[in-house]
Amino acid sequence: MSKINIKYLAKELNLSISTVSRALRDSHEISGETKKRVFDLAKRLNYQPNSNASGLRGQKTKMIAVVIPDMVNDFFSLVISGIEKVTQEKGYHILLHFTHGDHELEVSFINTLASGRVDGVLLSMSSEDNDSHHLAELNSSGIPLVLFDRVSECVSNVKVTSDNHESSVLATHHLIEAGCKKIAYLQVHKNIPVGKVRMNGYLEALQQYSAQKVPLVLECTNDNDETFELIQKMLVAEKPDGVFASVEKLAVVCYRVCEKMRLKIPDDIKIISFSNLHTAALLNPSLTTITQPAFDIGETAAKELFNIINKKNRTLAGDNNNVVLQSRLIKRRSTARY
Amino acid sequence: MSKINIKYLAKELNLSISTVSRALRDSHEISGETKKRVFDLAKRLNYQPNSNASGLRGQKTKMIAVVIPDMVNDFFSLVISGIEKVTQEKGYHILLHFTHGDHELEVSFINTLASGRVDGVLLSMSSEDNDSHHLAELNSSGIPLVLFDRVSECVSNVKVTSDNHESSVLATHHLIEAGCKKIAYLQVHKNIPVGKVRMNGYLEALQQYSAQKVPLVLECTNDNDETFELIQKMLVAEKPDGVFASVEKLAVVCYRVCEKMRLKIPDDIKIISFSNLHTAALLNPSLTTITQPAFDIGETAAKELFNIINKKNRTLAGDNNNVVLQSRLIKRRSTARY
DNA sequence: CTGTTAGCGCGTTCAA
DNA sequence: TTGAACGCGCTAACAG
Repeated sequence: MSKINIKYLAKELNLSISTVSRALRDSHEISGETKKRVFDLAKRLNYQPNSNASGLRGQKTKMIAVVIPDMVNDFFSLVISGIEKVTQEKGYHILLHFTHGDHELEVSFINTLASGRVDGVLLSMSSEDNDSHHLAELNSSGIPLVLFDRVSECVSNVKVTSDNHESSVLATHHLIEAGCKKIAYLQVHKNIPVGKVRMNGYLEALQQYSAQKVPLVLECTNDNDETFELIQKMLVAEKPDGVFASVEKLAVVCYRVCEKMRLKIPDDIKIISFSNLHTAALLNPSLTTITQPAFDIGETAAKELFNIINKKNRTLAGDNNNVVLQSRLIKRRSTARY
Repeated sequence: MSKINIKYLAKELNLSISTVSRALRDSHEISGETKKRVFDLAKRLNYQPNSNASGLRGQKTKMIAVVIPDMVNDFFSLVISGIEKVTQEKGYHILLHFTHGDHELEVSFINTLASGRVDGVLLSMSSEDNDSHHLAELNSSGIPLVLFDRVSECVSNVKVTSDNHESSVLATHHLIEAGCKKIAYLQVHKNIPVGKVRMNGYLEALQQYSAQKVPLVLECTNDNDETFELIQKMLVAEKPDGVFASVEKLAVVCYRVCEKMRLKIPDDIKIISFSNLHTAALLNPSLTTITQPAFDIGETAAKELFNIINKKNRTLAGDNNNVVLQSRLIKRRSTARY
């Protein structure tokens, strides 16, 4: 730890501590001459203010906490990139924490934050059906909180999400428009809440736009080999001409199954899938994807948070405090692009 | 910011501030009776110690900084996951910062850290050929530093890397063993240092194991469409039977070119590529990949850092302070796995 | 324009 | 076993 602090600078310059402090903050009540002497020495000695001290004094840490489940797919990487763009501009730093989907860990970390370690919190909840008592406590401590992606309706904070229901309707509709008569839905492991929302979109679109009377929902598992078998059996038995994968992992497995069964995409069967920007680029270009605006979600959530921190009026969130961003439908890419 | 501090607890319990402080730290000079009263109230009021205050007092922040270029591919996501595993265990937090490949940003942020904002720093440098004056200064401030992935030889800190040279030899050798007589190397944009190291491995393997006299190196660009054209021209003109892509992006483009040219993989042409665990799973299974141990790099680097922070003997780094982890060669995956 | 003083919350002397 | 007092480095109120 560097020993170069204001006291040291003051002694070197034969000035008082407060004069140096004011000079460094470019106060108008310090002469240009003195300011210059202080700045020069500070620069020469590479003086850096102690953030713990100024944080303690001024109740500002220039840090926000980002609490997410994990980074096993690139959704959250993109979100963080979006957040970082904003924090960079504001001169803030990111305190990163993973909950690994563990509600207890989330509670414990959120509680820690209530002590003023950060100026604000961005949270994607570990699970959506659990209690939000800890969030109420964070709120009562006065630290701004914005939720994103995995949110809870039990709490009145600003929430930034993408419209999974609408996107699913869109995706299903796209397959119907492309001529699919029998569309299967690949459901991710059932206790992931977003899976239900997306399935409802699929069901609604079928009712509204398709002649297909019975929905065809396949419950997949976390085991890829098992899922491979399940999908293969389903394709053989049901012979759908369209598949809607609720997460990209399932689309990839489905793609491999088609490969094995010598099914041509998109001639024999059409596949559409939720995906993220980076990984979507790696999928076979014949797969149409619904891409969540992950970067935008991060950027928007961070901006909303800073609006609250700086006590500006909230610009994007309406009365219900919800900002809903639209997903993007990316149709077949050209051969050259990927 | 929560108003529940030691002073408040002391008043509530009719104890002095220092008694409460000692009780909370489980000091042996406090009676069990008093401790229990303090603990109970602290728990009931959800007391959380102020990290700025204890940081200022004790020169310990329970935070480490992670400084990386960005998260545009999932290499660094995996690294961070590895780091987080260790910080979680140690009860530490991660302060995340992106340099976006900008050396000035790196210098400025490293300087900031010298003031004691964190207990240690993990750094992957923005560029490897630049000066490392700022690192010397960080070292002299006494804050532990461990470099990983993109390191500088100019500095004597512990470094954790994977062996790109050896991996490239391995990858090239794999193609040769598989019967390739003419192997092309797809070089990433030239001023990315790792590209040179990998190319040297390719060149060395050719000399050592192959009858191929002239290396076939294609300089690619950052523009995907342009690269697509370049690869196509090369494949038409040179007709290689093997391709070694220095980064996975190039492998994907090459794969698309082969698709367009109706070249069968691996019958007509074999492709091997550097890749990362997550994205490798999405690539066509007929691509063999060399996978960097990203998670391990993060985990190892973090462990080394904590060894220094806790002043233990360093276990992994030898005399030259280098820890080199091996990449993994992942051959053709079964159809079912991905 | 500059200096003196107080206090942010905590942990650790020293004193009782 | 407990309490009073000091200082970590910084900023702001008050004085001159």
